[in-house]
Amino acid sequence: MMEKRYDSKAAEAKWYPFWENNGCFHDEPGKGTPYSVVIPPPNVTGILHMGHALNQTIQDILVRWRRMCGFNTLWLPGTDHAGIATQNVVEKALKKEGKRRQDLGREAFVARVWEWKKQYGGTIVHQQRMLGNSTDWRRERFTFDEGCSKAVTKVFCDLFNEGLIYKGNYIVNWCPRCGTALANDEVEHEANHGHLWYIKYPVVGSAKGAAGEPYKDYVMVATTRPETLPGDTAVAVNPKDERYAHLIGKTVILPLTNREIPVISDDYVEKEFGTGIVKITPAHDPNDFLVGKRHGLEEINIMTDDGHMNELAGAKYVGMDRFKCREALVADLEAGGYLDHIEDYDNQVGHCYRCHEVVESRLSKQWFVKMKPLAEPAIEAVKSGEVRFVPKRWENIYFNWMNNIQDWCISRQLWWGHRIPAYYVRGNASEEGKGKREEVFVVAENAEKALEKAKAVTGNSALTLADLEQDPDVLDTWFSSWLWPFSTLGWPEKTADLDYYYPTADLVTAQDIIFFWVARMMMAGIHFMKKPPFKNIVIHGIVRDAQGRKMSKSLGNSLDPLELIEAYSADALRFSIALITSLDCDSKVSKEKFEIGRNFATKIWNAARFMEMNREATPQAGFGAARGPVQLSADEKQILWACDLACRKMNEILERYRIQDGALAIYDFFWTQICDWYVEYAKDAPDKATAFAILRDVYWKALRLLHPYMPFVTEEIAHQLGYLKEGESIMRAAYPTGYTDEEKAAWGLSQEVYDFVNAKREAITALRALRAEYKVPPSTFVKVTVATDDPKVAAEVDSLKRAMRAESVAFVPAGSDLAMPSKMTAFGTVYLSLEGLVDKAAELKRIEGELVKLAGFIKSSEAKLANEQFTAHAPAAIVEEARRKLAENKEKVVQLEKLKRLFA
RNA sequence: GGGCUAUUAGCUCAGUUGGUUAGAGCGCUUCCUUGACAUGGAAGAGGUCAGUGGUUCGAAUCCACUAUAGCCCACCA
Repeated sequence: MMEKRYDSKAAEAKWYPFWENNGCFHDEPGKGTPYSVVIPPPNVTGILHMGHALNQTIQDILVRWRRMCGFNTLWLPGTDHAGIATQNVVEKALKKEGKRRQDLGREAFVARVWEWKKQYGGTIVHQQRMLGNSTDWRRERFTFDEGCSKAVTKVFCDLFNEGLIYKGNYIVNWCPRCGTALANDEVEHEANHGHLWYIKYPVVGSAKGAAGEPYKDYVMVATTRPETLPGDTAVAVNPKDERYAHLIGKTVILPLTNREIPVISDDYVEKEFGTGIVKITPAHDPNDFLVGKRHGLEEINIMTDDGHMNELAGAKYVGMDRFKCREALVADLEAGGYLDHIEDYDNQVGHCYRCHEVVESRLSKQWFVKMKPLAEPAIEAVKSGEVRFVPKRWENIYFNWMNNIQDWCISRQLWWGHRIPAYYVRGNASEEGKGKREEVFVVAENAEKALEKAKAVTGNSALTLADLEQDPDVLDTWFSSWLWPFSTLGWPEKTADLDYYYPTADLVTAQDIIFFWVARMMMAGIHFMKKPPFKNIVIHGIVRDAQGRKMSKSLGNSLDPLELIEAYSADALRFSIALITSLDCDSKVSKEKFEIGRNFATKIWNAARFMEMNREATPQAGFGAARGPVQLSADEKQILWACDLACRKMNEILERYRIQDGALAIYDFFWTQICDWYVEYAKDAPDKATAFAILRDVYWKALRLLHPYMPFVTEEIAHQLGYLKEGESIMRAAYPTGYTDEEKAAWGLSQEVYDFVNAKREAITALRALRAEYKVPPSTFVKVTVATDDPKVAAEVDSLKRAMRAESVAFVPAGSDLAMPSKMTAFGTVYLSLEGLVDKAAELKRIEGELVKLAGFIKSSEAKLANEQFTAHAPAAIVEEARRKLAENKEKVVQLEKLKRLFA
């Protein structure tokens, strides 16, 4: 006996372990057509948020659907080691013990992070199970596990050997406190109320001026960062700026240093900003760095790793903190007469997302991947249509980024991550010049191989492992993620999984990591596997709150998927998310939205209970099994036709990734078609056995159609109603494709019958509306008349009677003229006998309103039909429809006029 | 500054290649605890489809411009 209420918690607790333990998520390579998807691996430090819920619900729907369609399916789960985030978490924990990572030393610290991972790293993986994800946990991977690490090392070595990885000077975001380079997304920009300092740079050869103004001729620059002045190696103007054309090529004196620097011209300079002259400091500003590269300028690094001035800043400032130096330097400029004036100025300043220190742009030695050669085939793969973006418009964004791609800085000054497989030969790494290192290094997959290479390179066969020192840096976390679609399948080994499941089919992700992740996976996949890693890139929106703001911890507007599951069930969460998901735009969610999913689960549960109560009247063999010709009523034919439509529609919709349309379609079929109409019909069907056999069959199809959206409740009901035997799962039941032509013919299904029944429902609705309009109490039986010449309509007398609580249903010829309230329908005009129940004044008012409305329509409709252009150009069916509507409404007017006289 | 997207009912959104009197859910109003379901049922109100112009016999749909909002990229030294 089914419980009165659906117990979602019990079902979830029961079915997830059942699926997992019985291998329902697991296929072996071999038979059938593969359908594989890799999950975007969440950070191992992460906890499940709405973004995951959305992303994974979409994937699970696609995967479950394909699996039921008979594909050999793999949805591969895993987590990302998330270098900086994870290291940060553990450092915080250490801090509570009053320790820093340096106190432990590298090895002990990394061991400590692994320890943390072991203990807490399973959190999100556990939470993903709560969602109902049908990921193959037997193939779960971690970007820092042994296999993925091997792949990372091999990729680094291969790219290095191909000349695509190099070590070079580059300007990076640098946190002086953390002592590491930061990726662009690790820098948080904040509004800053600062100043613009206007500084005069004397032109060489100009005459001395009056007292307090040492030179007559000078150029004036404006800067927000005067302390970087000692690093200037040029000043620049815009080449189109006539004011300064005469200066280009001249030389100016850098104040306080007496160094001479050139005046150059570059498009980068904005004429309107400041004075239109900018100082160029290649070692301390990313734009200046690029300008410096274009003009071959010297790069002078005037700061130390921890944000203090070094000897190149000038003897006076050595060792000074960068902000202290700013004050000192400005004071000196003023004293020397170089400072013209200061303005207030608001700009954005970058801060370290971890410690909030002001980020420094800094020249440093980092490892880079040359991206251009990798990008070209990846562009081509999308251009040729081999890989498709869904929706298509994301292609432009992809192309735009790929065409302007910059080299990728892959080194990070962290301890947690894949260590760079470069080995320096000690003794050859000598200090030379100021802060510059001349290095001899080799790149190899392990220390032993590195030693052999080092011997060859140096010609010193006496070298030992002790003479080698591995690069202390680790790789950017994305350097392992970009291999995810093949490293997780066993690459570089030649495994059966890799052979069978690569390339994957769909990649589902949000727009925010198209560049970081998707584009790079494309490049890596094509380069190392010779095939793009997926065929379709499905991009969905971001989950926002009811006000359209991004969900974030600091705003406190996040919804917790786990709380929603607790309150509404996993199925409700999934269904509601699917229902509000549009691939084209972001989704706004609020708690109330999840009631839709919960209510839907309740609805189908109650429909199941209804069926169970009628189990005895229902042939358990099922309707579909009895294939012979049968005599079916119109309503029975209608639901079978509707079911066939729903099956076809769902498959088409999912083929096109229209997750939301699918949710709407199955919702409507289940609720409106089955529950609102067919179940009501079945209660009083003339042939109950047939009616219930059909209900049983249609319901089973509907359950399976719904399963990818609501896996738990569908599984539970499938067992409760005996559609499945113990040990079976709806997950492996066939996804319905509709009825065969033979079946449809045998049962006499057709569009005509379907339309006929829908017309009947329209008539019933019209009569209910009349009842409501005239405030006929529900308990009152009424007299109904239908004007029609269709004998099929007359045959429906019984079902009409029941549906509208009619005392009698009479039929009169079409066009009959009755003095009763009526509505026209495709079924015929329906009349309701009121027998003195009416408030005449109110009714008159209503009729007047109705007539005005109709007159408007008739006028425009007649004009349209009188237009020869319309009748000539529009499709015949459209014109015909317009004529029919016009006639219908004219008839309506006649009826209303009559009623008006009656009530007057 | 460059690009993208949106603007349809009070709210959240559908609306397939232009073609019925523009739809759904929530909310609201009225009625209904009749044996699956009040997490429900029936009915109803509510929209000049952001604005202007254009193309067309016909525009929510195509084009241009404008307004508003949001996102991305580049960012002013």
